[in-house]
Amino acid sequence: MATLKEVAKHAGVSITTVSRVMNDSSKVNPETLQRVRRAMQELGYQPNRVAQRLRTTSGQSKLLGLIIPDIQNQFYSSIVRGIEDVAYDKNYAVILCNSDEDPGKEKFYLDVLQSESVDGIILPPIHQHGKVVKELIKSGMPVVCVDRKLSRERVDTVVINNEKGGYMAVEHLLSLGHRRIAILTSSPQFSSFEERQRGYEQALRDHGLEIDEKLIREGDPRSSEHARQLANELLELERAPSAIFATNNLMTLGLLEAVNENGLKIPDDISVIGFDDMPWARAVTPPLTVIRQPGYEMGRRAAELMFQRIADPRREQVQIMMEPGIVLRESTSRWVK
Amino acid sequence: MATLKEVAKHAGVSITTVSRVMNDSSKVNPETLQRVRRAMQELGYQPNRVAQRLRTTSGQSKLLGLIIPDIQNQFYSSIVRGIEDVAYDKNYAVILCNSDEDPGKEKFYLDVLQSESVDGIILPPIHQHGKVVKELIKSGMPVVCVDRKLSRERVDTVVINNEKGGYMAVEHLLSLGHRRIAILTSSPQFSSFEERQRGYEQALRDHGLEIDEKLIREGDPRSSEHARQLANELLELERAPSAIFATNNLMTLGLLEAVNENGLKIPDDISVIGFDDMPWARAVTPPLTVIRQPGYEMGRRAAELMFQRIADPRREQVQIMMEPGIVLRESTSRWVK
DNA sequence: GTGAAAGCGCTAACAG
DNA sequence: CTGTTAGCGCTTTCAC
Repeated sequence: MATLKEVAKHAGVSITTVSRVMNDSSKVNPETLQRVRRAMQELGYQPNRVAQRLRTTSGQSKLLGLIIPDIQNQFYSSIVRGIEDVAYDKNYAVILCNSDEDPGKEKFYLDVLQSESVDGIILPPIHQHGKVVKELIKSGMPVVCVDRKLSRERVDTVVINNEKGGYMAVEHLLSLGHRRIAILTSSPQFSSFEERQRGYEQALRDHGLEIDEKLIREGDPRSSEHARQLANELLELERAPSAIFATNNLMTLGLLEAVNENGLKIPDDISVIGFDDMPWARAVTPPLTVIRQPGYEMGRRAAELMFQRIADPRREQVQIMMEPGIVLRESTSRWVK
Repeated sequence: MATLKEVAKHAGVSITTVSRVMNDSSKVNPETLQRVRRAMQELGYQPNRVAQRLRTTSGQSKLLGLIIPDIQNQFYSSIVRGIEDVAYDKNYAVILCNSDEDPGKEKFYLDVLQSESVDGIILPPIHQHGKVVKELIKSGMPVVCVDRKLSRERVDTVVINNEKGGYMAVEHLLSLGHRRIAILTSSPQFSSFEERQRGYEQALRDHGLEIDEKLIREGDPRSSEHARQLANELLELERAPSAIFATNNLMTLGLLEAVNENGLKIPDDISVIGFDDMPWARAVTPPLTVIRQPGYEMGRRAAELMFQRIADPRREQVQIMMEPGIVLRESTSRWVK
């Protein structure tokens, strides 16, 4: 690969001039500019991003770090895609890391990303009270939280209104006549699941129903298998639920399997509502009613916030809360006695 | 972040010694080693990967580049995950890029990755005759192809036996009594689809059937929507197929939608077989028969090849061909007259 | 408008 | 075994 030096020699100027051509070409004599540009062309010059990054203080590394629980979860791959598209427009590349909800891995990757001098880090924090991330923010690294909040911290954040999403799901089921509604949720350490469950409980209370702890099951949000087990337990209950609300896409998958296994028909025997409108949601039979969250758009927004922060590190933090939607399909189309 | 210099000062040694402690600690006096290690601890020292990379010739950047068509395709997210897991074990991070099957983007990212001095690049080439990638290999950059081959090029490669996969799918349908079998495939520029289609044709020929061009539809492999249209066309054919083989997961999704829309029941009215055993394949009703490809494992293998090549750049190229499997489920459970 | 020179944090000869 | 020194390729004062 050609270097600045070679280009300079080829164009008969100093490396400083070439560097200027790359950065603020306004300060260069038009003729010189021409000559340098041609030299770059001819040598197929590509600036060395590593050297650029080493030299520059910050905000110039053209690299973003991204730590997500698992890229195999389609919700996160939508977010990643949204981020990447915005990054591409700005000539940025993205380092992708999977934390598996393991704080150790999160810490490891946080260190790596700092050591790579990325311009900023986008992540759904594994723990809403996580100390490591909070310290990172204090250290001055631009951070944007997406999908999950960091409690009591001033940080740019993009989430959806999870509580409302949970509420909408349950309200819809109630309007259909359901009275025993179960929820497959996850640990309250994740702000998103805690909020969805809160919405579930609120909707029940608002309709004068009591919360039945037996109908609330917490599973590993990364495991459809675990959700399948929990769903099976629910279906075997003496007073089994007539509707089940699964709070993320993987749990929905496990739920569908359990329903299949038990030979139950949706929506005749049981109603099902999922979270996340995945591509397969309308290909299954019957098509699935879901709470939609705009993953791709959330990713885009998060990346935009990041670039704003990089451009102006002392600007006020912004919290974006997007609206969930409900997509009605046949899995909740019939009333159950 | 603490630097070498600070650690050196703190430990009362030269920076060289500290550097040695990081690299080949064998050459350092045990006592000095102790002292330096403690200094690192106390200052929370993290080596600056950017500086390391700038200085080092190659094979030390601890960064891998990855260019895939689209992370939102679950097959690719499995591959990515496999690669990332192996990389993590080796203390490597991964830069992820989406090409959208656009050679321009592929080229752009290839330049970025080179400019980032990554130790190697893993990718499914967009075009099996692609010049850019071939030149990259000649330039000495370690490259591993995964999922798709590069024709007539000596390069480490991990693929599955796509032709066999296509053959198995069709043979299974034939054994069920189907005689009009359609295929949803994609452009032959992608080695994988070309091969799957070849398997399809071979199986038909081996059973004395003629290839009917009307039953072969080429779509955009990234668009379930396009596949849905093509499937609709097939279903409206005067002599409609009694079975359809979709050659990747997104096309399968489009196919299922089309079948639903036409009010057809699987497997009574039509048999369906997909490619890729996605998590949702057994959650749909009826569960879907598919040709399985081990995406995660392919990713792992590709990463392993990469690390071998990085360790020994002149070693003989390896081509790994993995075996597809067929997962029989109800979508092809009944015979059709 | 342009160039010389310093230095980002590190590794790798080369001396001692 | 340890330290001195010279850069990797670039940006950024500071002169001219």
